[in-house]
Amino acid sequence: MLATAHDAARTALNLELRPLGIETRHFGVLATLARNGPTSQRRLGALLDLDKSAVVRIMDELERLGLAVRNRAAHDRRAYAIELTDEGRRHAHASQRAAGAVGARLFGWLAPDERTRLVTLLTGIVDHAPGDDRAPR
Amino acid sequence: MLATAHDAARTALNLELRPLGIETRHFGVLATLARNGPTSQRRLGALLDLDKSAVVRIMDELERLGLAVRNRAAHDRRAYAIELTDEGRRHAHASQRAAGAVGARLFGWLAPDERTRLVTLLTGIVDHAPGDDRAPR
DNA sequence: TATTGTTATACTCTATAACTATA
DNA sequence: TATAGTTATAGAGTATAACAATA
Repeated sequence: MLATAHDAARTALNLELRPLGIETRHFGVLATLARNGPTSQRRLGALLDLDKSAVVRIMDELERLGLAVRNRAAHDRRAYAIELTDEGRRHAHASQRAAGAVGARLFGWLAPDERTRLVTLLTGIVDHAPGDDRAPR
Repeated sequence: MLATAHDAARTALNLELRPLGIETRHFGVLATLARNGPTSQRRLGALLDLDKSAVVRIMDELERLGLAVRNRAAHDRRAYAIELTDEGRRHAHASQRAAGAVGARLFGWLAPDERTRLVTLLTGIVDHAPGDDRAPR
C-alpha cells in the first residue's frame, strides 16, 4: 500500500507539472531555491538527498529551460550561487500551486486531524526503520 | 513523507531478505507462486504489475537459484506452468517470515485500529488519484 | 590536502520492438 | 491473427571515479 500510494502521488504530481514543462525533480530544486535563495549545487544535493552528478544534470536542464542561472559565489569561486530567474520564480510559484492542487485532491477529503495523524503515522514508520541503512546515495 | 516512508520500508525489507540471497522483486514472485500454485509468466506479470521482460529476468534468477522451475503448461505449450521447488517453498516461507518481522518492526508499535486506519488512508489516497494515468508498464 | 563542480562511465530498472513457437 | 515467452536494445535514474579549479 505504501508503494502504491507513493506511486499514485508521484504520478499525479508529474501529471500536474507537465503543463509547466518540468517534473518532480525540477520541482524539488525550484522549491528549494525559492525557499533558500542563492544556493550551491552541493547544498542543493544535501537538502534534496541527491547525488552531486544528479544535481549537475538537473541544473543543466533548468538552465536550458531558462529557470535558473549559475552565478559564481562571491566568497568561494569554486562554488555556484544558483539563483532563480524571474521565469524560474514564476515556475516555482506555479508548481507549488500545482502541488497544492494535487495535495488537495489526494488528501483534501481527509479531516484535518486525520491528515495530521497520517503524517505522524508515516513519520513513525520511518523512525522504526533501521537508521543506518536507508538507501545510501 | 510518503516517499520517505516507502523508501524506508523497501530498504528495511531488502535488508531482511539479504540473508536469503533475494530481493523484493523475488519475494513478490515467490509469494505469488506460493499463494497461487503453477502460474504462467504472463499471469505473474499481471498479478505483480511487471513487464513481461522483467518477469523473464526474475525467473532466470529464480531458476539459477534453484527456487523455481519452468515446466511447460499441459494445455498450452507456448506457456509455462512455473512451480516452486522444495527449496523455493522454504525460501517463500522464510521470506514471508522476514517480511512479517519487518512489518512488526515498522507497524507493530501502532494500535490495531491505527494500522487499519493507515491502510484505509493509503487506499483512499490511491482512490483519489487520477485513475487512468498511474505509471503504465 | 580537501572541496566544488564536471565528465565519463557503469550498473540497475524499465520499456519497446522484433522474433519464435505455438494457438 | 493473436498470444507466451525470449532477446536485443534503448532510455531513464543513480552511483563512482578521475579530473580541473579553487580553497
